Order: sequence, then C-alpha cells, then structure tokens
Amino acid sequence: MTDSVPTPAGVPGEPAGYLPAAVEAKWRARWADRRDNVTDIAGAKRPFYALMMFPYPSAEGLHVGNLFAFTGNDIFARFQRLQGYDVFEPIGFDAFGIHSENFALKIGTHPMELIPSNVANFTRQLERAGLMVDWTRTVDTTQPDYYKWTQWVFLQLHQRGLAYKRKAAVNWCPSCKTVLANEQVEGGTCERCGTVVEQRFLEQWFFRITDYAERLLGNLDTLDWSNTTKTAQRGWIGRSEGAEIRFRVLNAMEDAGSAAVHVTAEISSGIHEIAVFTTRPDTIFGATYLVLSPEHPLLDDVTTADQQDAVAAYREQAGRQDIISRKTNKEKTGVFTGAYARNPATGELIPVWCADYVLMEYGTGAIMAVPGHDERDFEFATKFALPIVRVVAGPGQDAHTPLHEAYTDDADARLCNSEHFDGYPVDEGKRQLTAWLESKGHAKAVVNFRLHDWCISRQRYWGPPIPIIYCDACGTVPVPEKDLPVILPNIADYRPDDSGVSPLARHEEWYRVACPQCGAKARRETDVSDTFLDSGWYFLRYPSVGDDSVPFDREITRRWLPVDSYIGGNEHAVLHLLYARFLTMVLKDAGHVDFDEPFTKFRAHGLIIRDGAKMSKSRGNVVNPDEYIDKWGADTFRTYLMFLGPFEEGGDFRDAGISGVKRFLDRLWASVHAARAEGEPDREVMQKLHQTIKKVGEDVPRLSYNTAIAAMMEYMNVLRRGERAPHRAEVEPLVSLVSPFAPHVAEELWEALGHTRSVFDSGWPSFDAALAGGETMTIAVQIGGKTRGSVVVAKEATQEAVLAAAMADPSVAKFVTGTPKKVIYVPGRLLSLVL
RNA sequence: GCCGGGAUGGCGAAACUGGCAGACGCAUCAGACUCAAAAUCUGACGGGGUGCAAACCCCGUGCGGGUUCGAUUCCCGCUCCCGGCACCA
Repeated sequence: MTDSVPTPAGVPGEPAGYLPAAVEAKWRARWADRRDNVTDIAGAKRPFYALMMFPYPSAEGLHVGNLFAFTGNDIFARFQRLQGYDVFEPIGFDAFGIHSENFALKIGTHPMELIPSNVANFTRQLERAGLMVDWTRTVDTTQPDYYKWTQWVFLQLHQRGLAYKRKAAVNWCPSCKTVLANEQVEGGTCERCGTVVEQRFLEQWFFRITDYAERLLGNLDTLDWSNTTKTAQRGWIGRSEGAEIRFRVLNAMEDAGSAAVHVTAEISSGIHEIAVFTTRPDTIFGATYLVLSPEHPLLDDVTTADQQDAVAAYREQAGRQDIISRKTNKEKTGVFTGAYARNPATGELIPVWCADYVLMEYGTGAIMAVPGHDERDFEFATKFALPIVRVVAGPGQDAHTPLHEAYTDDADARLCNSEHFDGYPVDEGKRQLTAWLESKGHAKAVVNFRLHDWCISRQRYWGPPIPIIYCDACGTVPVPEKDLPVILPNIADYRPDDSGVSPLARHEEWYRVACPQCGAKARRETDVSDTFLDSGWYFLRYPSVGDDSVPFDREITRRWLPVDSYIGGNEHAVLHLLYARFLTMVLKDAGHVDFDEPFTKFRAHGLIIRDGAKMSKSRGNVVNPDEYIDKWGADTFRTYLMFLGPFEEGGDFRDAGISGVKRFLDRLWASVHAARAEGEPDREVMQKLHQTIKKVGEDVPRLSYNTAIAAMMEYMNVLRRGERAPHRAEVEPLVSLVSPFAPHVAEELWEALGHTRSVFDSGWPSFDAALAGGETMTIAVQIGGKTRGSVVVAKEATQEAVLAAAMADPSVAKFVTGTPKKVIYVPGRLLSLVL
C-alpha cells in the first residue's frame, strides 16, 4: 500500500518552502499549550454545539470515511468559531459491542486490553488530523464512569414502565454458539461461518418505543434534517391507517345449516374471534379466507382435530427456519386449519389457514385475505385453489372482468360485488365500510405502525450489564441508583456458548447478589445492553464530562442542548437517530431535559469510495490516512477530501487529484511570503476577492465545501496571474477563508503576517457588496433560443439600453432579419429575441 | 418488489429559483525558464465541420417523447448504477 501513495512534487528543503510536517507539529503543540480548543462550557456567551457521530475504535485504525466526516464537521465548527460563536466540538468512542468482542475473540486479546489501545491509536490519528476537538471532554462508552449513566438511563425507562421483558425470536448460529443480529445473517446463513442459522426463543428486554411512534413521526416535520434521513425514518415508523376487523370462528350452532362443512367436536366447544388488521376494509366483500401466523396464540384453539398434526408439523418447520430466510423466501407455503370463520359482510363461511407469510410481529398476526386485490393473497389463493373475488373495478372494468392478477390500483377505482357499497370510490369505501362494520360491532378504525419495540438484550459479554436483580421473594428489582454502576467483571472466558445466555451467567461470584429490597439471596440479570443504548444519549454527556455526580448537569444542558449541528452517516438514519430521539423524549417526560428533540439540524455526509467501489480490505482499496498525512500533510489531505465531491454525496478517492490541492497551498504560502505592503491593491483583484469572500461564506454553511475550495483556487489564479506580486490586503483575507480547511498552515501564515492571536479568534472577513457586485454586467443574447453573443452593459442599464447594445453588436445583428416578435429580458442575465 | 440517490469531456466535478453547459482540479499536449530534468509560469484541451487567417457554423448533459422564446434543470415513458428496506396486510 505504501508504495501506491503518490509523493508530492517539489524540493523540500528550500528555505522559504512550505513544510507541512513542521508547521503542523508546531501548531498542534501551540493549540495544546494555549488550550485553544478547550471550550469554556460554563462561561460561553454564544454556545454552538457542533457534533459528529462518534466512531467505533476499530483495531485497524481510523478509516478515511471517518476522517471525511470529521473534517466536514470540523470545517463547519471552525467557520462558526470565526463567526464569533463559542464552539464545542467533542469526540468520543463507541467501543462496546459484538464487533469489538468478535475481533477480540479472533485475535485472542481481551477487549479490556484491546479497546484502550485502539482508543489510543484513534486519538493519535485524530489529533494529527488537526480537528478543533476539546480533548478535555471525551467519552468512552466502555468506561464505568460512562456506562454507570447508561444503566441510569435504563432505570429511567424501567421506572416509567417503558422497559419490559418477554420471549422473542432471535437468530442463533449453532456453530458460533451465539445470537446474531439480523444484519449478521446473510441469506439465512451466518455471515462468519456460513452455517444455517436457526430461530430461538429467549427472554429479552425491550423498550416500548412504539408508545412514542406518533410523536416520533409527527416531530419530524419540525426538524431541519437531510430529507433522505427524514424519509427513511418515516418509512421505518411505517404508520398506516386501517381497521381491525373481528371474524367469528364457526361453532356448532351456526354450522347446523351448513351441510358442506365438516365440523368436529373440538371446534364446536368454544367460540373464538380472530382479529385481523387491514388497510383495505373496503375489500371485505372479497375476503375469501383468513390466515393466521404460525405463532398466532389462537392457532391451536381453532385447528380441528384432523388437522392438528399437519398444523403442528407446519409450525415446527416454520420455526426451524431463521427469521431472515423466512422473510426472504418468496414461495408461499401454508396449511389449512380445518376451521371456518364467518365473513361479517357477506355472512359466508371462509376457511382459516396458517401460513408463514403472515408475520406475528405486525398488526394482529392474522389477516383477512383478499386475493383479488393483494398480490400475496392472490399468489397464495392460486397455489391452494382458494376462491378469488373481484370487489374493485378500475376504469373500463366491471364486476365480471376476469382477474389474472391482483388488481391493486386504487386510483379511479370503484367498489363492485359489494352489495349496496357498489360504486363507491376506494377512499370513500374505506370510510363507509369501516363505519358500517363498526356499527354492527365487528370492527374499529385503528392505526398501526411497523415500528417494533426495541430489543436491547444481548446475550453477550462486551456491554454494560443490565441493572436488574431477580429475587424469589420480590421479583424483578431494579438496581438502586446508589449502587450503580454494575461493573462488568474482567473475566477470561467471555466466549459465548451453546446455552444462549450471556457468558456472565457462568460467573456465580458475579451474578449472586443480595436482593436490594429484602436482602435475600438473589441473582443479577446476565444480559448486557445493545450498543445503540450507549450511543442513544452520549451527546447529553459531553458538556458535563467531569461531573460524576449526575449524567448531565441541568444548567449546562439547558445552555448547550439541543445540539445545533449534527453530522453523520446515513447508515444511522433510522436506528441510532431514532433511538436517540426516543430516549430524549423519555428523559423529557421524566423531567430531566426540557426539549423533545436532541438534534436541531442534521446533515448526512456521503460515502467515500475508491475506483468506483466501496473501500474494503478484501478489495485492497483501503486508504490509510496516516500514509497520506505523512506524505502530504494533514492540511492538504483534509482539503483534498473536501474537494473530491459534494460533502453530502461523497466522492471517489483518487490519488491523482491530491497534487492540485497541495499546489494551491504552496501558492498560498508563496503569496503570503511575496506580499508587499506598499502601494495600492489592484481594483480588479479586490473585486474578485470580495466575490470570493461572499461565495465561501455562502458555501460553507451549506456544506458545499468543494465549490468553496474551487472559488478560492479561482481567486488564487487571479491573485497570482502572470506571477504578479500580491498586495498584503489581497492575501490576508484569503488566509482566513482557507483556515477552516487547512488550519495549521493558516495559523502559520497568519503569524507570518504579524498576528499574535489565533486566526480562529480573529473573525471572518467581511465583503463589500457593492464592490463584489461590480459596475458592469454581462448579458447573454439569444436569437430564437440560441445564444448568439453577449454584451457588457452598465449595472443599471434598462431593457432598451441592453437591446440597443445588442443590436449594435454585429455578431448579434447579423441574425436579426426583421423586427423581433417578442423580446424577453431577464434583468442582469439575458436578452432573448424571438423572430 | 418497494423507498431514496445518481448518470454531464480522457477522469473527479461545476452550473443558486428554467437563462452563455463544462467553473475548479487531475491527466494530456505545446511554449517559456534550464546544459538537461524536476519544480514553476504561459497557453490549448467535448465532438464534427468551413476558412490562409481573424473568425464562423452544426451537434452535444444516460435513452425516447413533451412543455417553453429558451431545458443538465420542469412533465410523461424507459435503461443502467449506487445505497437502504424487504411478504408490514
């Protein structure tokens, strides 16, 4: 890899030359000595909280993707400081989790040894990148002084009834003997060993995020976030309006008149009702069968004796499959339960089936199948020869138009085969039918969310123990706040085993504990919590780091939060950002903070790719930032990363482009050293300077860093045209403009210009709007829509004057054959003549 | 399948609300400086054509239509690439 890093041109060693390594070392030391980047948290007058998503400190070291994101945040943070804000730019480490644990297992180093050395390496790499980070307030989620408060957050939820335990399915790899997260299962097999993954049911802790679904959705409208992120969250929350309809499962009395149906003694012994959720109550007349999920609690109760074996076998087979492949497998399977239910609209008896295409986690775990108007139901009905009835007709169709596939287009469609509801448009039909069924006591209008409660249990070692104690007498007892933190013990055998419980469960000396309520022998919860809980509140901790008496200080939090600007990857668009919002809402309801939303503004950065592909070790296209910083300097590397493409879209990392950025900084260096103080600055150059100040000042807050850099380069070309010696007044403001991008060299040049204060405490240059605007304007001239020339006119020229000037231009006039039919004038831009 | 994002020179990319397409940078070519090279500076640089030349003309923003005096930008219909979700009733 080392050989592939291009080397800067030029001869280092010339006395006046720019030597990044020396400059950068000098300024890093100076910043540390002067405590330039330590924010006055208590005394700040204009606080500005510039947050970036904290990294997971991998053993491989800092990734360019991390650096790209951090640099983007740092530039905006430094820019805000130049605008006079007291900027707080903290960083920390999200070091718990299965990722670290698996890596530790692989190389045979205990995570408690591994993580501190990774953190040290990351810190070294981050420091040399020249970030304006306040190193006095970092956070490490694996340290007891941090996770003490993560456990406190858990207790807050527990107190409010928002944490509960229930059995739930997890992916289990029988070879790795571990629970896998959904993203670790690829096509039904374990991503690491390829073994087929199974489903296991384990007791797990959940947070009731679904209680907050409506609020999480509604608040989105008020947030200044990247639209892609808001859209992703809306989709994830997945609100849908519909109806819950109850179907009565046939009993003996009702069945008496229905000779075609064979009814067993078992089913006639009780009356069951199956509730289904549907967004299409208008299609109830087309509901020709019901489907229960294999996990549905009423499945056994409704199944007839002669179908018990078949249903049991089917359920077992469905359960054996892992969660992912069950969802991915498109081929429909199912089994008849033997039972029938009455369609409350038609009064007809319809069969009740069991199939795994119905998921227990959504709605009621049961559906009414309308094969005429749902693709999945159509496929199933076709396969099992169930009746298909048309109840919606589109334009040009009627009740008898045959259905060759499910008809799902609602627009301009009307109900049919639905008795007196025939003719209603779909929307109206939904309302009417829901009201009708409601009046008969069969249904109610409901809102459903696809968002599920948040499972926070991990049957692993490397995480904060969940602060719960089980006592035979008192039941589930939360660890009292005064006993926090529940320390994660340093154990040698942290490898997961076949039991499906956390390795901590093998350590009696740890889990045996006295009940905090009655003092009797009790045992600790051995699950640890999800890393998303660690990262769900870290932004609250940063400003209060150092105060170990509270998770976050009230006054400080009031002053610094919510976060003014948050930058991070869109891979966390849903989970992390949603969980952080949820926890903030809970903490607000608990009276700990006084805002609902933690991040006022969020921008997702793009992805850095290389040679058109995502960087990965297997492709061998990973960029090691250290090598580039060694060769080119941090300033060049930072600026180059920002120059390769739009920050919010990312870009293609190519070695070739970096020399252009270095050349720009070399020219800046040379310009400062060549600057003269005597004489007057050039008017044209000054005009370009003011235009550049304006442009950079507009581009940076929009995170349009690539165009800001291009504008500065453009100014450089004007400034040094023909090797002219620049005037000091032409150069000095440029140093300020460059400083957020290339902070070390800017400081060095600022000092060379005779300043003793940091460039970052010297303010942002202002521009003269009149000068930037200029006295003349160039108007493009079009004849019949084609550009035929341009004229330069005075700023205040009227349409007539512009037209006259255009006609006076021979290159324009030769196309004008008569009097133009129409003249379009866009002031300041263009004149268009239609002949 | 669904939801996002995208496609512009040899390459990375600009173009703010529909108004001179290709700013800026890389690569390439030519020139200056040099014994020479590097560095630096200057110029050319989407394709095709007319002209000795200064100049000028035509085509061109993934593909096919449309709206408009004017479309990279708006509308309709596609193709391909990237990211996310994935039987959510």
